[in-house]
Amino acid sequence: MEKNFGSIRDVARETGLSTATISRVMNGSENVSPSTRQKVLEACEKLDYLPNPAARALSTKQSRTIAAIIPTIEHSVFAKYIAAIEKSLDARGYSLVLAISNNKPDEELISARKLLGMGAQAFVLTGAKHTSTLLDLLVRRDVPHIFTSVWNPGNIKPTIGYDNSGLAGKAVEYLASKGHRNITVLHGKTVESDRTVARVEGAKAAASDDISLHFYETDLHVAGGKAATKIALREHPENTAMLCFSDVLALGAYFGLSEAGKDVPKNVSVMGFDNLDWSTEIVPPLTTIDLPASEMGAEVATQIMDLLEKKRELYSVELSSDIIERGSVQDLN
Amino acid sequence: MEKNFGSIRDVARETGLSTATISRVMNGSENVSPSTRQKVLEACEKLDYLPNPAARALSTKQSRTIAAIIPTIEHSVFAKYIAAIEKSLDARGYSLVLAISNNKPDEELISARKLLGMGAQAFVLTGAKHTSTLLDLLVRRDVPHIFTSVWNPGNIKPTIGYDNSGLAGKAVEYLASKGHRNITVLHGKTVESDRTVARVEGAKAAASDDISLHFYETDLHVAGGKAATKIALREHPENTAMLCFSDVLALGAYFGLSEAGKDVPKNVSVMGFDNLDWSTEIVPPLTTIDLPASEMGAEVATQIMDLLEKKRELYSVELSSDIIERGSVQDLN
DNA sequence: CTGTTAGCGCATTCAG
DNA sequence: CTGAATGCGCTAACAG
Repeated sequence: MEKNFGSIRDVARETGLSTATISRVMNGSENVSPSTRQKVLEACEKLDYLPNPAARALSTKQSRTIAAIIPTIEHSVFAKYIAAIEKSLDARGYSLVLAISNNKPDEELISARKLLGMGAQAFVLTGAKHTSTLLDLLVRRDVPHIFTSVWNPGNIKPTIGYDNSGLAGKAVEYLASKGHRNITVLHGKTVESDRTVARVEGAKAAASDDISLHFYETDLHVAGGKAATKIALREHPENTAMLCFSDVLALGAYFGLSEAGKDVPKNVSVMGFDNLDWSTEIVPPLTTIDLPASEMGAEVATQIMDLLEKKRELYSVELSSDIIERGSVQDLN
Repeated sequence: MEKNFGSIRDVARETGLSTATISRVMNGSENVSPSTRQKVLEACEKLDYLPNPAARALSTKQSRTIAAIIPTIEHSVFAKYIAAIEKSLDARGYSLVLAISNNKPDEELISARKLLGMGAQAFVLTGAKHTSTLLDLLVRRDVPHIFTSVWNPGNIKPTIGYDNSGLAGKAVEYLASKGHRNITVLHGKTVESDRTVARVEGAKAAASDDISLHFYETDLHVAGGKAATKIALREHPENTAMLCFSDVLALGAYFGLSEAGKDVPKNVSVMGFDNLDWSTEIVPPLTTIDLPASEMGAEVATQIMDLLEKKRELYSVELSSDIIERGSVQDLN
């Protein structure tokens, strides 16, 4: 009903060619003579023609759109990761549509429906734990989906990410190697994140008899980290280190410690998880775990496009992460 | 060519009705008897039917998709703002597609083309300064667009946002009222942002004869703020306050000051811009300017949808912001 | 290498 | 209140 912008037919008319030929050059088909291609391109330019994506999608049954649902946009880990996905998709002519779940299964489901309604051909989900309603929906509609931010070989469906449990274990071992025996562990809500659950379990598994861990669950925000720090300080003044399963929590810990007059790392050591950009700037610089956000995004995007185009099956990939030693952990030895 | 998921025809067949009726039900038309509506809804449920967005868009020439281009996703001001836009759009059945420009005009243009290629019906642009190529493109294709994060009554096209210049001026006046006469001003690249330019100008305009401002341009990151702080400290040790045109820069300033052994606010006062979530947690809590990110998002979304549906013209709106007094500015009086 | 012909799935006249 | 018919803009065989 609205104004009509140049359709493929206008270009056809302008060039005296058929719509099929226009379509061919628009899609980079080989079977077009250089001269006609040239002519078509010029006409497109002149008419300011842009193919109608809806018509194209309708005809090909390919929206070239893939969906990602992340818990939050506020942490730059996700920002980096999403940027990487988008970049890879873009390079091959796909688009990313994003939704935020706020860690709520029902919001995730609603977003998924919406994304499906936008024509998403595949889904990138964060974590491996999702409602069966969502998973069933995707299966029923035959929409490929992959789990990220986790690498879990035991999972039935492919996971692309890192070994949260193992990394948390490594972190505990690292602190232990520095002589810390009493450690406060700050983490987000376990009900909200299977990655948090894995980290907590990994930490527990790594704790030997002579080291005691004290877990504090809080909101995954700076405020949460700060509040939990104060409680931990009161309840376990003997703890010499704080392991934070997110840099954001670590930032809150720094603030809480500062307010309590504790020096990092002299009085209390702090270790993070994520390697956010400010972690190298904070005083003292934060020892943390560098998560391979960009690599993860690239891998995910590539696998999905290969699946869509070449029917190559999705498969699990473990990305490696490392502890970045900086100045926030004191060596007690 | 791919598998076919339930089309409107399947529902029609299942219910023994015509596709027109199914369509009516799906679009909430009044002219359907309750019983048929019920029957159709059940069939949709049973067949797991979801209207094909491409077909719908092709037929109506309405993608119900609107685009927003923001400079970065890494600052939660934008996250809040985008969340608000999305929420409002969602409530009326529209979708948001997002692109990041990284403050680069050419990336913005590329994104815009892509978004157009995805069928975006309207654009939300950040700031009022954009390449004429982009603006021409939008005008030529008759795509409505609005500028945000700025309120500039002198602008030819509508702007929805706050008075960057005025707010910066207020900030300077505020610091002056607290007795600060020598002030370091930290800001991002002026070439990248007209909002930064406006803030710088506003600050200059507000500076009376007896107060001197020293401007430092840096990267809009924590690291940039920290680095600039160190330079400023060296070049203007007499300055008693730092006005940061972004909380992120203020965070860097805290770190830089801390490393230099300066206490906030005892030795140096710090004032921010944005009111990010951690600004209340940091020690001392940051005095900053609360930008109306959510209100802005809601306003933008509403105006655009009203334009699309009711042809109501876009118009400029100034959103008010306030200085939030916390503990990072010392009263020298 | 290029044109012809059919739909893709839906919304929308216009009848009834 | 409901159905039949038409076309949105494009791609994909199929001819030639």
